[in-house]
Amino acid sequence: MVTINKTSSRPYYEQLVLSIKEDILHGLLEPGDRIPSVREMAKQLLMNPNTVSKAYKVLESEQVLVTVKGKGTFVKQLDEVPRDEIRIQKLKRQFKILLIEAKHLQVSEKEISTWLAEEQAELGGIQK
Amino acid sequence: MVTINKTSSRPYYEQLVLSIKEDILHGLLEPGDRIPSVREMAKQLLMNPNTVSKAYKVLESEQVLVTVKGKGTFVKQLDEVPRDEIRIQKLKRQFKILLIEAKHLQVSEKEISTWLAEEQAELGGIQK
Amino acid sequence: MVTINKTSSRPYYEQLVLSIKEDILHGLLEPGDRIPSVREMAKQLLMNPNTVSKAYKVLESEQVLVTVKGKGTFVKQLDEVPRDEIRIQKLKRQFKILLIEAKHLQVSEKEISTWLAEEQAELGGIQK
Amino acid sequence: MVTINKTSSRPYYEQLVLSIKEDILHGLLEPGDRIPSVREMAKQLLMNPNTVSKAYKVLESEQVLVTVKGKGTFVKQLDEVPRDEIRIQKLKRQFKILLIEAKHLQVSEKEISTWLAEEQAELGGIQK
DNA sequence: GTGGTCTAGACCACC
DNA sequence: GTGGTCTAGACCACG
Repeated sequence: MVTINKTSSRPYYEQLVLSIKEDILHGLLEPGDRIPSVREMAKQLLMNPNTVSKAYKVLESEQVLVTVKGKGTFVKQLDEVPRDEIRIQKLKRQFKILLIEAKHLQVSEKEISTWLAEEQAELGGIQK
Repeated sequence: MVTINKTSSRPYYEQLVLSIKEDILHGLLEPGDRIPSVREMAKQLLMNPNTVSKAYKVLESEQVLVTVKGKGTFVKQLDEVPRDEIRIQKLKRQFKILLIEAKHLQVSEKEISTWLAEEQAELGGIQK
Repeated sequence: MVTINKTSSRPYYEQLVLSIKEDILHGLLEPGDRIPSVREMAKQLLMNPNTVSKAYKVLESEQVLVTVKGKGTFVKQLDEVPRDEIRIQKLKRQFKILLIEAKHLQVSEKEISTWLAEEQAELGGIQK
Repeated sequence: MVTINKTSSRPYYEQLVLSIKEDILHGLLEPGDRIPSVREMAKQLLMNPNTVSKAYKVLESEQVLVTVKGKGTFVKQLDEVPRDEIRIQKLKRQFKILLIEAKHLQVSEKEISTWLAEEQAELGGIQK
């Protein structure tokens, strides 16, 4: 399900991070599942194992994956971890920036609310 | 009103772009207003003129400012420009990414709606 | 009493080493006791015998266990062995590293003292 | 002040992370200070810039440094950030393991308390 | 087989 | 000049 857009300006490893997070929210990956090995994934996506490894490391530091040397990398339980208020503050700041952009692109409040509703519906997933 | 945070990891020129956009939404800058020249702005912000120039170029390319040779740089009327659907699609994609992050940070839909409402209120400005 | 957490990032063999050491301190294993054979232990823990074997080797090299050919593996008397000052120096270094981490995590001296007291109490065991 | 022991089994980048944290606690590095560039540091320590970069990234993710592209890497204010309870729990677990080792090395409670006092005194630094 | 570390060298964005 | 990304390839520890 994971795909990488090689023409995007977004770094490969970030794309991979996002893609995996999305798959988890969609339920394609569930807590405890093993994700493809660094080498497999690299082969599949035609990229360097180091780049895949970097993505996995980021996801580990964000408490999304756990990796066990010699065994592989696994999906963690999402909500077994306290909320990270630092990152939440950063996220909020990001939202603000997007709203500024939106206004300058003449996107109305209503449109944005609609987007949110759509995407919340599409994701949904894990949250109880 | 424009300020730059020298310790932010966000590039200076992007901060400046955002800051000007924000001032416009807040009504501190109005359509037709002349903004300081590159050199003035650079002096005022203790930045390299090249960096200010880059920010202005970005704002021109985004139809936020317009430069009249020999006269200066001016704020454009926001809605005198057709909606740029391509950039709107990109923006929508960005929103989606933020929502994915939010779910992984255990931020609820309700919280996000609250953020948006707050920030919409704070900005508000030009759009009715 | 020995258990292995298959989702920990700590190597299995190290977990086993620690677990046995802990059981000794708790008095669940006493000097002279025979511990299960490599094969038995492997079966019981659903692990590869090689991994169990590695753990036992480490414990032997650390003077915690002793293997008598044809008879089995036994728990040694803790203080019948001279203090290994080299390993003690390494341990001290480890403590220092943990303290550096603690300070950066804004854990106060007092908290650390409390932790130590708690854990000393929980272990206690052999030493008076 | 930073040094790397090339014969240690501890990865270079971890040694560097520790060394920088220690220098901060000792007050050799203060909030706002710029630390040597990736390339300078690499040259000075005779290691690859990627390895240095990795250390800096770790420190950034741990809120110890901030890095600004094109400008350099800077020491952050230590206590301007909420306590990371996840990492504190991990640290506590580490302390427990060290205590287990200590008992098996016949190190008494008293000795450990002395170590702590010594090292607390040596570090001290930032905490008010 | 798994992931982790390290080196070397290329190219890019920012200042 | 700064750091960031990516590739390629070597070597090690764990199971």
